[in-house]
Amino acid sequence: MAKREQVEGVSAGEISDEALDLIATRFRVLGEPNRLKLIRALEGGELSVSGLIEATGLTQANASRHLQTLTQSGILGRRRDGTSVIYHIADPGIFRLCELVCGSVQTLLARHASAFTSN
Amino acid sequence: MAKREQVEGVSAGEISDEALDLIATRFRVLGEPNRLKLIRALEGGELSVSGLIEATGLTQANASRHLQTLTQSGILGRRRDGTSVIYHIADPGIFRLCELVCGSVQTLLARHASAFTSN
DNA sequence: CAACAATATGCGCAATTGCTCATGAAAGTT
DNA sequence: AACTTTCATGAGCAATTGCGCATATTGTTG
Repeated sequence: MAKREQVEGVSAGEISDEALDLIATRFRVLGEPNRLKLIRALEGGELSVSGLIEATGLTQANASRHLQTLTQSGILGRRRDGTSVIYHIADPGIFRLCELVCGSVQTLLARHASAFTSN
Repeated sequence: MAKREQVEGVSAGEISDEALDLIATRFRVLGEPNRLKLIRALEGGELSVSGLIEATGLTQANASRHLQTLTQSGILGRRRDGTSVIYHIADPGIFRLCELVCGSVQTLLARHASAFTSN
């Protein structure tokens, strides 16, 4: 165990600590390149696991695990079709999220870049 | 080493893989409850490290590390004032991000809740 | 400069995570 | 029922991460 923080001085917050945990979990699920790859592959529409494997280059086992993570967190949805399982994006809000992060990252990169050129 | 994926079948993507890595990193930085706590504490305005410690209940060393992470990723900014260091939110886009995630989490929770009540 | 206050950091540890390999489980085909 | 295809999962491993403790660093004050 490596967690032992004071449980004091909380107060003043619109968001409870449990909510914070949920939000953090959400972010953490999205904080994995291969999972983002899977999401990106599903932007164009639903795909089977093998389709996703082909699109992303991931290992079958690895893809399956990430897909499980994404599905459990409500980001993706699944549907059976014969022997294959078809995944789709269940929470379109993801797109706006990624857009926002893209924006932030770009401005960040721009700032870093200008640190080389200007000054 | 535990990373060895095919580097094939990429194609078809508006977002490059490097960009995906950056975005993932961004998400991962936000995927930590204590870091979100720090951000939340800074919503009302800038605070020194000791102020943040008091507001969040984090250990000094721990807070310092998380603040470093947040600053390096461009989310927070720092400023010296005598012996203390004042942190502030440098990327306001964070707020919209959190709002969005809040929304997603809420609908997710609602769905889970309805799984108990309705059926 | 000495002493002090505020913050950062090296180090080691325990927990988590992402991966591969092998195997299990579900559905379709003959 | 045996076989195949498609996907999920248990086991083990290496890397990462979050933490506390102690210590270094930086700035202030006497």
